[in-house]
Amino acid sequence: MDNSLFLIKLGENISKIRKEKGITQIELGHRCDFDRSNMRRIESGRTNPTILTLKKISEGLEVSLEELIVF
Amino acid sequence: MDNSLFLIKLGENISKIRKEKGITQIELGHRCDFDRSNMRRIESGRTNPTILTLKKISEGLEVSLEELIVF
DNA sequence: ATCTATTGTGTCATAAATGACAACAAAAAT
DNA sequence: ATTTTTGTTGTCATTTATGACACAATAGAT
Repeated sequence: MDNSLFLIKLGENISKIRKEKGITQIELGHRCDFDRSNMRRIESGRTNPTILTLKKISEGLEVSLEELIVF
Repeated sequence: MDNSLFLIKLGENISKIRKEKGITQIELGHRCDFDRSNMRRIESGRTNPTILTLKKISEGLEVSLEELIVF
């Protein structure tokens, strides 16, 4: 898969899981202890997050890291 | 799991898979199209790689992304 | 329509990942 | 022992992720 497409799919997946859990971007940002703008960049696929950032998000969403990146 | 421990485990896992496949750091660096020094930093857990970097490594090692990060 | 919460977009500064390269150590081959 | 390959460590420049903001657009509630 193309890299930029991958990042977009990743963001969509995070957004999808977040909505399923009924959490706002703001709330998730708080849980992950980082800025909402960063949350936005990731969900829109405009950034290439580090593995620790994704780990934080998986913890904030209470899902496994695999679930976040396998789609 | 603690973050720095996570990065160390991740690096160890990459190193382990690489050796199982009989590939050198140099060869893997070539396959992933990035510098050997970066390969080293990742395998020794001294850096927090981006998801695209890990994706490249998984492709270079011919394993899934999950296999790389689940340990 | 108004108000409020949430999302979307952009900018700037800072921290950190990566690229590129050099030098040395360790190990393996001969 | 010598040569060659691989691993290890470090430095510097560049690119990029992230933090910290501000403000507009949208959606939902009332």
